[in-house]
Formats: sequence, structure tokens, C-alpha cells
Amino acid sequence: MASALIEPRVLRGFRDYLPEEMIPRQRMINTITAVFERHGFAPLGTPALEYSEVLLGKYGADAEKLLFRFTDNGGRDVSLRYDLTLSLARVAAQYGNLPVPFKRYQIAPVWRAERPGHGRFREFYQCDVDIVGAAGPLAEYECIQVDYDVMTALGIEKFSIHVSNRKLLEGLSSKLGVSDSAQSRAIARTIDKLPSQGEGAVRALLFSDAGLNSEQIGIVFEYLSLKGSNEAILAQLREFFANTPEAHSGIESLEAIIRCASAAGIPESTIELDLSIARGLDYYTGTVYETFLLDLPALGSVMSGGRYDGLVAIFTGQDVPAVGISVGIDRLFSGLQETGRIPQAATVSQVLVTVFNESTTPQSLQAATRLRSLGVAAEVAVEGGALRRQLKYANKQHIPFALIIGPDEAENGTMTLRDMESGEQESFSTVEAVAARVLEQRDDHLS
RNA sequence: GUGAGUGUAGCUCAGUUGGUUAGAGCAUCAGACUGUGGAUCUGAGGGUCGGGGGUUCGAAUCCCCUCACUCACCCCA
Repeated sequence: MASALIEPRVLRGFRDYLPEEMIPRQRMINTITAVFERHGFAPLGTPALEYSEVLLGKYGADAEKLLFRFTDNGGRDVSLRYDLTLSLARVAAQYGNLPVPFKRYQIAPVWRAERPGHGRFREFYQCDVDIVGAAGPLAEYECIQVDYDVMTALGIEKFSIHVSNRKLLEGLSSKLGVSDSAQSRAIARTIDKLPSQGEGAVRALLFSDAGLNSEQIGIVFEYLSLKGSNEAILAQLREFFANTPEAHSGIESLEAIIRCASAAGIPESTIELDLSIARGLDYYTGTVYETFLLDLPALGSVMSGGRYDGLVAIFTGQDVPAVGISVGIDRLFSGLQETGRIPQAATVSQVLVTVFNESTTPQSLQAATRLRSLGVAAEVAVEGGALRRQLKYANKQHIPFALIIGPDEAENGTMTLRDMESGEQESFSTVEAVAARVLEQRDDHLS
């Protein structure tokens, strides 16, 4: 008796990445990883599952509802990680012998029990770099430098890094006479919507959601209307917050960041002080960043982060300075696809080594092995069959070359290399010559 | 979590006021074609019409429930 068939399916909000998508995605990640390591960030791995108490209590009440939380077979209360930052804070608190500052990167999936929507999933990747243990603006500037270098390495020219500081919002709350932290957060969340929803909507929300009166709303918009060059905005901020000490360290930090970036030669137009940037998560305490592609502003931020000095303290009781920035890999990937910057790649193979019959199989296998040792990705036509069939496979997979070794070639010690794009064939007597030909073609494509 | 919309082959979709055995294109596989892919022709496989219940002589079609997906809120990456 056959048992009931199992329907192949994945959970809501989860997905497979088929090779066609995974190949260019993996290449993008490799490029990003190389930038991280060039800045001295080292890889860190942490478990997907953590004790719930490690993850609870620092994201804010809304986020807690989004944890995948359950009891494991041993009766432990556990949750899938919601982001990578809290696990990093746990590591920083747990190991006493880490270097200071501790610089790590981590590219790994996180889970949120959210309702999936356009471009939103319950399992998605985060790609973070963080510096734990460095309090000064140099660490904050380094995140901007990494941001700039990642964008540049990916071939993106038109982007803008928007920078603000949570301390300014604290100063704003103080100036408004708001002391309730929930209300302060509501104000910040509402301000964050200015670019997407516009002034009218934000005014209405400040009244209905954040509970501000019209005089207070006037002050908020006085703050948000500070515009001009970065220098001009800083000057206006100093004046606006002259009697609000809570905001002063934020202004100083922004000044220092701008100075460092300018000294490092990052174009001034790339960094933009943007007072509407607030970031959603509650744990940010200082500088915050968001990065936008100028060609696709509606895509939203593709790289963002900030300073979160209080996070390690939930484990140790002591504040430890920390700052980081995170690449929104999926969003960035879809943005690059839209602007045509992702080359199509259906295969990783450069050569399909065909197999004619049993007597020529040894020659095919030897050629493939030699090609690989010469750095060529060589795939053997493992299914065999008619040569027509094998070439059809190479064509469909967009493998650029097919190496043909049949009885004729075996007899006179040659092999035939077919360029699948042009259909031209060339005879070679050594595998080294074949490899040179294939690698030359690849270099042409890259340049 | 709230509201609206859509579910028919792997994909995109037809399917008449409810009527016999649910179709097409693309894709897949085989053959024409055991030393050469993309083209053409011929043929084949592939469907519990999302699932369950109801109305009816009869349901892909009408009704109810449910699940999934899409869009807008909420929130965010």
C-alpha cells in the first residue's frame, strides 16, 4: 500500500532561493563580506535559537509579539532570534576575553512572526557590522565609511547616506515638555514617516497618535524645517537647541562625523543630515543612519543602523558603547535587479565536459579533473546520452563552453572546445590550452 | 491584528444563463535526429478545478466555512 503523498510546500512567509536567484545573491554577499573584512571586521556565528529571556524586553512591546516563541522538548522557553544585534550584545556580555573594541560581522537569517507582504518575509537575512566598546565618533564614522565602501563595491554610484541622532529627538521632547517615554517614541515614529506620508499626514498623526497640541506641533515642524547644507543645519540646530542640553552631545557627534567623512574624502553630497530619520527600534541611543538609492527612493532604506550604548547593560548592568550598520540584502538585491545591475547567471559551470561513450569516458573525466585544478569550473555530463542531449543541457543552463571528446579526438589525442554562444569550435591538444581559452573569455566578460 | 480582492496543469490564463470525458499557449519528456544546442513537425505525460460542507437530476460555475496568496492599513528589513 502506498502511503499518502506529501504535498511539497514551505511555511507562510518562508521561501526557497533557487540557483538562478542564489548565484547572483551569493556573489553580492561575497562582495559585501570582502568589504567588511578589509575594514578588520571578523565573522561571528551565534545560534538561531536563544532563551526567550535573552531576547525579550529590549525590542519594545510591539516587537515582542513578533517573536517565534515556543517551549522546546526539554521544557525550555526559547525563541528564534529576531535580529542579530541582541545576540551580539549577549556575546559581548558573556565572554570576558574579547578584544576591545570588538569588531564583528554576521550574515545570517532572522525570524519574525509578522504578516508577510510585498518584500516582507518571516525568515530573512540580516547582514550586520558592529563595533562594541568604542564610544567616540570615529566608530560612528567608520560605519559610514563601510556603508560608502559597500555601495561603491557593488557598483552603485547614486546613493545618499542620511544621518541623524536620537539625542536630538530627546532634546525635542524636552523642548515640547514631553517626559513620558511612550509619548516620545510615538513622536519619533511619526516623524520617521515624513518622507513617505508627507507633512499633512504627519501633522494629523502628531495630534491623534502622539497627543500633541497645535503649539507643540508647530515646534516639531520648526525642527523638521531646518534645511540647507550640513554646515547650515548644524548651525541652526545649535541655535534651536541653545537651551536644551539633552541635545548637545548629539549635535557634537554629528559635527565630528561630518568632519571625519570630509577628511576621508567621502563626497559631501553623499552624506546628508536628515532630521526626520528616527529608526523604529527602541534600543538606539545616538547616531542613526539610513541609506537610499537615488534612482529608487521608494524602495526605502537599503542600509541602516546606529548607536545603541545601552544594550549590553541588560546583561551586565553596565553601559557598553556599541554602534553598527546593517545591509538590507534582500531589498538591495531587488533594487539592483530593478536597475539592471545584477548579471544573469543560471549556472556556476564554465565548461560542460561531454561524455561520448564508455571507452572515451576516462579521457573526459581526466580532462575535467585537470580543468578544475587549473581553476576552471568544469561539469561532467553525468547523464550521458546523445551528444545532442548534452549540448541541449549546456545551452539551457547557459554554460559558456562544451568540451567534446569523442572517438575521433581520443584517437588523435585532441579535444574540441565549442563556444556555446557563437557555435564556433576549436581543436586543442592540451587541457592547459583549453583552460587558458576559457579563462580568457571569462576575463573578457568581466571587463 | 483590521479591511478588500483573487484561487483552474510547473508558469500565464480560457472555460457561455449550472449541462456529457475541464481546454490553450509556454515549459517538460519522447520521436523525426546514436558526432553537435537554440528552429520546425509529430506525439506523450501532467488536474481530488485550493480544501471541506451545502443547494441541485447535475457544480470549476450558486451558498456557507476554512486555508493560501495579493493589495491597502499597522509595523518594519
